[in-house]
This record gives sequence, structure tokens and C-alpha cells, in this order.
Amino acid sequence: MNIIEEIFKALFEKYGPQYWWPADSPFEVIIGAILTQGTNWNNVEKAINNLKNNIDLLNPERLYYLSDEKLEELIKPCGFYKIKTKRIRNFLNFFFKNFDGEINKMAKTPTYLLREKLLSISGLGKETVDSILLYTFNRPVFVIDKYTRKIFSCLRVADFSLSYDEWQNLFQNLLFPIYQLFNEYHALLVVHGKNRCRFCKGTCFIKERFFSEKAQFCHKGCPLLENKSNYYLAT
DNA sequence: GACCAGGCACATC
DNA sequence: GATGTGCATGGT
Repeated sequence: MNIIEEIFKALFEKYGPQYWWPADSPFEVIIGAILTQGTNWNNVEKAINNLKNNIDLLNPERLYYLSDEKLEELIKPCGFYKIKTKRIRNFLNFFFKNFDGEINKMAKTPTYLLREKLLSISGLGKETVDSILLYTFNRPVFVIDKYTRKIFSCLRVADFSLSYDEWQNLFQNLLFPIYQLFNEYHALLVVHGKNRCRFCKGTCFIKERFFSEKAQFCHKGCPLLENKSNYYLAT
């Protein structure tokens, strides 16, 4: 096992299976992925509940025909609500134009092509698109988020400031491309990341277990090494 | 009251 | 290509 696999094993043993994504339908995953951009999940849940409690608006048709004003009002609790309304609208327009608003039709598109198409929608960046590919369509695409970078740069596995693609290649080159593995791994990183300050202030169990080091940083942003050769996996 | 949260597009250098 | 900024609410 390589270090990336070892760390997965450690996280899984500590936190157990996460059963992600926390949503009742593939469509809800997509809307949730947009709503969670730069936002605490607790706030996203409030917005999602607002949508669900209003004649089940987490339905492609009903959301498509909802006014922007009403959508803004309902998703307000999760912040950035005007720009997120635009982004959801951009996605819905794409979704109905290309796939008649049907997830099953969209699911027939090959991964690479679907990724390109989704990335062409204004407001959907790499993390959002990869979350959709992995958690809506079960494609083995590794999602890179801030937690991933913070945790692995803290562990001195790689430099926080590497590009999205470099981070993604690191994981995709060192893991078997099995969507269940990618699903669980990303979920575990988020769970660990949310607990991270508590763990890393005093001790980080991953760090102690694999690197025989006490974690003396984190909390406010993991200091980075000046010399990249000090990373375990420099890319 | 300060800081942060599962980003992204756009402006500027 | 790197860096800075606006977008906004709610929890700690």
C-alpha cells in the first residue's frame, strides 16, 4: 500500500463509512453541490429544506419553472444567494436544453465529455463538477477541496498551492479508479477536516501514526514548507 | 466582533 | 500565472 491508500485506511477505521452524498436524489446532489460552494453545510441544509418544504422544489421541472425571485428567497440561508440562483439557473438551462431535464439521459454521456460540458456552465468549477460526476453519476473522479489540500499539506504529502489538476493527479495516480473508493475517501476527508482543528491543535492521529510527528500547526491554515523537496510526494 | 465555511468568476498586475 | 476581490448567511 502507498501512503495515500494507508491514510484512507486510517480514516476509514477511525470514522467508518459515510454513505455519501447526503441527498435523497441525484438531482438534489447537483443542487447541493452548487449551494455548498464556499459555504458551511449547515446553512446549505437550511436552503435545501426550504426547497423541499415548498411543494418539493427539488424536482427538475418545478425548479426550472420557479422564478428567480422565489429561488433567491428560499436559498437565502446558505449565502451568496443571488449568484447561486444564477448558477442554478445556468445549470437548469443547460440541463433542459441538452437532456430534457432528465438525469438518465445525462448519465449516458461519457465521463470526459460530460466533465467538459459541465465545466462550460458559468458558475460550475472543477470541484463542483467533479462532485457531480462522482456523487451523481458514480464516475471515478477524485474531488479536490480545501479540506483535501489542508490535510495533505499539513501532513507534508504535497504543497497546498499545487493546482487543482496536480492535486487530482496525485490521488488518481495512486488509487485504483473505483468510484466507491473515491466516494468514501472524499467524504472521510471532509469529516476529518471538520474535526481537524480539534485533532491538529494537540495531536493529529494520522500524523502521529504515519509520520511519527506531533502536529504543531493547523487551526489557522497549516504553515507550508519553503522547500518543496521536503514533501513526501512532490509532483 | 472576528473568523470561518465542502467555490467561482473576474480584474489587475 | 499569481494574487486579490466580491459574493452573504449563520455558527463558534
